[in-house]
Amino acid sequence: MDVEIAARQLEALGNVTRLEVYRALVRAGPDGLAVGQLQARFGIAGSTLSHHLKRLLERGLISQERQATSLICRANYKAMDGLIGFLADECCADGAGATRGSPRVRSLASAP
Amino acid sequence: MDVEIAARQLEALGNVTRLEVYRALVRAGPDGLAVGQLQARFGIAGSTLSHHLKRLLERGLISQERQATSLICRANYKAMDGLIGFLADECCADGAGATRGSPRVRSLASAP
DNA sequence: ATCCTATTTCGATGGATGTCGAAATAGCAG
DNA sequence: CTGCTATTTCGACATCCATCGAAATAGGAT
Repeated sequence: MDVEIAARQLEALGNVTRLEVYRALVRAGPDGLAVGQLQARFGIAGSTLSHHLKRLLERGLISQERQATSLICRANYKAMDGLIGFLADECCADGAGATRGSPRVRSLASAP
Repeated sequence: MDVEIAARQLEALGNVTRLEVYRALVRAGPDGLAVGQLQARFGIAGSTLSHHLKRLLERGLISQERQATSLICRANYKAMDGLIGFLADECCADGAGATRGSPRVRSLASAP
C-alpha cells in the first residue's frame, strides 16, 4: 500500500461525521444503507452527507449502487483491511502487541 | 475507544508528511529520533515539522523527551494499537478477513 | 405528462490546514 | 556572560474543509 493512498484514506476517516457514517455502513453489513437512511440517522443536511459520501467513495472506502430512486451505500471491507494491514505492518513494528504478523516488519524496524 | 478520539487520531495520520514522520518514528524503535534528524531526513522547514509533531503529540500518537539540546521523539505504540483495535473491532465487522477477533463485533453488526 | 421522492450540484461562508521565513527561546560549551 | 546548536513561536499566505439552504437532476408512480 502506498503511503499516499493510506494517508488519503486515513484523512477520509479522520472526521467524526464520516467515521460515524462509515461505521454505520460497516455495521449494516452487506445490505448497506440508503443515503436517506443515513441522513435520517444522523440528522445532517443532505448536501453535507452527499459531500462526505463522495469523499469516502473516491477514497475507495465505500461503494454505491442505485436501487430505484435510492442509492445504497456499502462499506468496502477490502479497503479497510488493506488500511489496517498498512498500519499494522508498516507502522506497528515491535511495539505493543500488534499481532498482524507480516515478517516484513522486523527488517524495516532496523532500517536506517 | 471513543469515536471522537479515533477520528482525531486518524486525522493526525491522514497527512502524507505526518504519516511518513510517524512511520519513521515507529521504525526507529525505542531509541526514537531527534527533531533535527527528522528534519534532515524529510527536508522540510523546521517550523513545519514542529507544527506536525505538535499535532501528533497532542493526539497522543508520539511522546517527546528532552536530551540535552535535542528533543527525542518516539512513537506511542499503545495508541497505535488502540487505533488499530478500534478499526478492527468497531469498524471491520464480518467483512473480509479482519482477524482481530473481539467477539463484540458480531453483536454490534446486528444492532439497529 | 405530472407529480413525488431521493439525491446531487451550486454558491456562499466561517474556519482550519500546510507551508514558509524570521525572530524568539532553551540548553549546553567555553 | 557569550556564543552555538536545536527547536518553537509568530505572522502571513494560499488552499482546503464542513456546513448550510436553494435549486437542479434522476427515477419511479399516477
